[in-house]
Amino acid sequence: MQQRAEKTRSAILSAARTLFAAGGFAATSVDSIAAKAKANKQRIYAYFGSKRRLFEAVLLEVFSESAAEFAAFAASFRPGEQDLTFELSQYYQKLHLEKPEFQRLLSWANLEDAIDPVALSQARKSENQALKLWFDRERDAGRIRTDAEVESWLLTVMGTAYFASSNALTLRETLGESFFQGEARRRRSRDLARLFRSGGGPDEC
Amino acid sequence: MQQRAEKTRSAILSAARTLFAAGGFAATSVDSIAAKAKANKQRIYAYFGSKRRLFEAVLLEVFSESAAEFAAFAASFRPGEQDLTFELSQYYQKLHLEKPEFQRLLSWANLEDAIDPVALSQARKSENQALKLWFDRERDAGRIRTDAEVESWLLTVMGTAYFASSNALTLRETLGESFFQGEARRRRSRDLARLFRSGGGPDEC
DNA sequence: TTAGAAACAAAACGATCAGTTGGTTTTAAC
DNA sequence: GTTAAAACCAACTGATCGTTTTGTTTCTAA
Repeated sequence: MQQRAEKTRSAILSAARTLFAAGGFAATSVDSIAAKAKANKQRIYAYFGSKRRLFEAVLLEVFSESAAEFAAFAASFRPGEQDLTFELSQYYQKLHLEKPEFQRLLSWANLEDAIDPVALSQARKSENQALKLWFDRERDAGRIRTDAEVESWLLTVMGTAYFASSNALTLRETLGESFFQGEARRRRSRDLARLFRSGGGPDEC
Repeated sequence: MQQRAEKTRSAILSAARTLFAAGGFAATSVDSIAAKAKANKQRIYAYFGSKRRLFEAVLLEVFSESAAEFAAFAASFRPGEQDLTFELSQYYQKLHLEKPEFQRLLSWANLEDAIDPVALSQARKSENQALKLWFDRERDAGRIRTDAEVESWLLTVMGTAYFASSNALTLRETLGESFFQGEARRRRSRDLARLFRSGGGPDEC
């Protein structure tokens, strides 16, 4: 494939990603993707075959970027020095805030049952392994209460961040506007960390 | 309006609810709704005006049913005798399991920005008031740790249940199949309740 | 410089879509 | 039994959809 072709392909992928994230699969037309990518509609079919396969390619790209983001976080995390629960909660909240496409595309894909289990498994494998390893290490080191389960811990940290982002419209009504300010996000991460910290000592983060 | 008309109207509403929940707004055709309702397509426009307004009517119905469900839970809850966090977590998990349309429609509506804030506010007002009141009462009675915030508590209990349901596809990969069995749900509610209980005493639920 | 890949423009395809219309039949209240 | 609302049937707009086709132009690697 020539350089030109690769450029066009990625322009289509990028435009599709933005539009699919905004409107979902059904509400996004192939014409609008071609227009946004400033590419010929036929190129979409040349490179991706169909609208559905283009959507799947977008999901794959997001999986891979998401894995890369987590790898960057994993590399920067300093165990012992930093509180795992707090940092992880901050990471997921920040991720949803700064890359809302991730969450939106994942939500669309979940609703439309458009997720390839194999690709998902591969993309999340290293993240899942790292998380479980870290949790065990922190718990063994006495920094996470011993009666906490890794499943509940993961579900809580990931779920609260996801829920706060995906149901922002609903939650703004329930919890008020201030809930979405930056300081409130920090406080929420601190609350979560305190819940899971053993002993109930003072905040360290 | 005659009885006949009311029956047709509710048949349309019910069919629309099922189909919108399954496929979202854009992917659901008016013809398919009419067919499922065994009603004439024209009746849809006679009673609801447009596809968009039919969708909004479905959302309103779900809001109202959701409020009724919560009212039933509120009436059955026995403070002091039962653990609030545990019962509430069980309630939300059960709700998502038994009425998946609720969560799906809410998700579609959140993604498509189709939620009327005024209607939502009205529908959730009494639920929100009851939750905050209960939380304060339980905390004052020493059954919830004093350093817990109501926002974090609500976000955790509602968020984990929602996340586990809406991202079932993704989570099945991360946490394994057993995560979605009934006993696992109970255990998760117990874990949550333990996190928020003050003192760290034994399980009571 | 030239062959071939890449990209373009534009129209056409059949299907489906939301919404409308006109005429006919069923129902139920008086 | 009359009357009017309710419901049906079916065809019809005009637009949009995903996808394909045909022909032409632009680029780039050898």
